[in-house]
Amino acid sequence: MLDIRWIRQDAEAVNAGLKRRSLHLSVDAIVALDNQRLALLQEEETLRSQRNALSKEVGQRKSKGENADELMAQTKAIAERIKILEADKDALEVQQNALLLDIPNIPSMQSPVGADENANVEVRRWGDELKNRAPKDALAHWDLGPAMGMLDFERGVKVAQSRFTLQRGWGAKLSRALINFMLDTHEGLGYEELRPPYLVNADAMKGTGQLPKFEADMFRCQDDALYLIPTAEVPVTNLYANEVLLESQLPFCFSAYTPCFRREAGSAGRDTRGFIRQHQFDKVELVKLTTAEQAEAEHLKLVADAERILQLLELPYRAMELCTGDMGFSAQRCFDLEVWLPGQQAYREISSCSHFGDFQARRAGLKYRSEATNKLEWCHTINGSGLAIGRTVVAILENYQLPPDAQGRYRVAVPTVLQPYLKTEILEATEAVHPFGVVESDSSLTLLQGAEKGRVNV
RNA sequence: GGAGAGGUGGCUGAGUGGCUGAAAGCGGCUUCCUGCUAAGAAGUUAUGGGGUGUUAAGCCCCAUCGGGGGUUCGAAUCCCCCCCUCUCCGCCA
Repeated sequence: MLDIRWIRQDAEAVNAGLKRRSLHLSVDAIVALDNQRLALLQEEETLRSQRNALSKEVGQRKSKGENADELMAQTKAIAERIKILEADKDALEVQQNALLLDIPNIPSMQSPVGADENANVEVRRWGDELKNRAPKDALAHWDLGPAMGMLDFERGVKVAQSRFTLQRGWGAKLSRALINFMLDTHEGLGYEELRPPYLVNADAMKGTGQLPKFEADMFRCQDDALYLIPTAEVPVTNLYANEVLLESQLPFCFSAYTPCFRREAGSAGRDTRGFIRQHQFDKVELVKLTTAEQAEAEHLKLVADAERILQLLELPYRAMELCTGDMGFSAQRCFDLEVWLPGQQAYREISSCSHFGDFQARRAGLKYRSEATNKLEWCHTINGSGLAIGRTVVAILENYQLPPDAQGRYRVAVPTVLQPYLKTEILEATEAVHPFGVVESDSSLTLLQGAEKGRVNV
């Protein structure tokens, strides 16, 4: 949320900032509402002041045994006027707040100006020499994953709906290994590991900027006022909402693995194949709470920490600085990391690292006490994926695939850093313990029996 | 889910209708004193908003005692709803 006083004092600058996002948005209506609101506020406060003085006198007279009926009648009349003014003012506030919450953050002056992703700027590229590691006829992960018994698209859809995928065998273990590897690595880089709730309330969603504007992108519980988190950013950034931190404690650096749930409203038809755009996916998120002074350096460090994962996994990638028009709603500066996918001969986003300035902090009530002035200041918030697990699985399948063995079975090499986690150097296509490919409908009985046998009372 | 007890300032904790934006203690800050790894004295110390100042200090006003509504001339205090915490019971991995 932008500072209403800044908007009031320099609406032109705010409008210019919004224009850099290529948005047809202006805060003029907010300023107009604010003027009306302030006029009512002042009138109301004057009346309140009168009422307070009068009712105090009533008390004094009564304690002396004097009559105060006339004063009481006066005060009552004032109270009634206050009530009316207050209702008008509240209505204006509701309107103004609704508008204000829908205004995105103003991009940093450092961000390249542009309308869409075509104006993003490549700032770094790593691992070009590794781009040809995969065979020339490398399979895309949506073919390789099912062929190796790792990704089962049909059965994910069956038990949920489209864009839900079942991971099994090595496919499940690879994700688990990646989660552990990333969390371990980030711990070494100074992040405290968290396990936050996966459901959050509307306040938290508002704090990080998902609500009210992006309600349609969220999964919501029907009988409880709770939402499934679209990213660990939401619970983790809101952890200290409405608390006051000490400057000496900052920055706070957290890492958190969570599943993420997104309705992907408006993305119909995009990335419908494969494991790239799912309603549910795993992600290790990095979140920092910092002072204004620390923020830029901590942001760049966080980007480097996310890159470190790609480097350790030896996955070729490039770092893009997002232009003003391509940045998320709450961000003021953002870098995306894009991993190379040989199966598609393209770079695909695998991490997005944003600095939000005090935009989220204002919404969430994140403050710290400044050591220099002893006053309360807004925190700055920073976060980024470190990394998206599902897309890392995709990148490993596509980059590390090996030529089929003598029997024509597919194989995928294991990145060196993951070998201790997976306890193998090569992932081989496996016959699933339970039938994986086409199963005749009759044999569904077999499946059930298998499940029964393995059942344990926990 | 049922029953009971609670939610007050950075913390502990008083406060059942006006003199309480809030006692007291702790902590923090400032000054003074003491020649010592500490103690003492005095003062000061909530947040947000509005107004007035050079978008300084200061001053004035309004709001805030979990959240929202109500009663009243006047509410931390009375009433209603909700949220949260604790204890016991129930249920449950």
